Amino acid sequence: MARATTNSDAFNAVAEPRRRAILNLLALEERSVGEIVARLELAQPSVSKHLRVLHDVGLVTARRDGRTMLYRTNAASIRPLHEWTGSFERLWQHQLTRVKSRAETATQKPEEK
Amino acid sequence: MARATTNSDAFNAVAEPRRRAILNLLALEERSVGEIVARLELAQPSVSKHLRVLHDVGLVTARRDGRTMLYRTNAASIRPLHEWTGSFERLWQHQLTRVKSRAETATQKPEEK
DNA sequence: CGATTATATTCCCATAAAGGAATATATTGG
DNA sequence: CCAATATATTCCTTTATGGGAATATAATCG
Repeated sequence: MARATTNSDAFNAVAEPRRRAILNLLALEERSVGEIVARLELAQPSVSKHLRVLHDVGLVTARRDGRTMLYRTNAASIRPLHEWTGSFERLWQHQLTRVKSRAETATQKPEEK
Repeated sequence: MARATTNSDAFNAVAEPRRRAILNLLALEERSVGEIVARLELAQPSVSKHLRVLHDVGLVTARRDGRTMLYRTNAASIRPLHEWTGSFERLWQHQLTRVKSRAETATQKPEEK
């Protein structure tokens, strides 16, 4: 079996750095495809393809205005990712404090190798 | 160019659902490869390969104990993902309240179609 | 309607994935 | 050192990229 498709879910879709760049760019305001192309310096077909993936998994919304298409990040669909990563938050805090206290102990007694 | 490699960064590594399952399992305690195989009902070579990817990007730590290898989630390396997704948090809150108030308005004036 | 602008899709290519099976490597006990 | 246990790696196959170039589709203007 090959890898899961990029439009199978949000985790796969955001694995691609340019798609994250697009989401960042479209977070605060709607943008046309042309604007994205100009800002991110990507080829137009490339941007359209990435937008397709993002749209398929619901990470962006699309709206037509005349001949331009306006895209915008659908932040709500990023929430599950935030929640999953957040489930590890307590742990990294514990792990960091443990490292920290170990470091402090080492500072207090540097001779204890 | 093809897709980025799964061991190029954490975003790519966690795109695979079984790797997320492994991270969940190893979050609270160290586990041997055999335990992971048993718990997740995956083939042993498959687990070893996934662990390799996770280890390459720093998402798990490894430690040998006799003939078994003990792996553990390195929560700190998940933090960047949490921070990136968190940068959209304000937005989805705004978007949700906007949807909510729109729904309330609709409830107040259902005749205004 | 025809030309133009804005996007989307298709085709081709090189690369990387993930599973399964088989095999290699490492470590321990005797 | 040899057998057994625990993991890791390799080989093979199928599938899905993502970029570039070319082309198709959609919508506006005159």
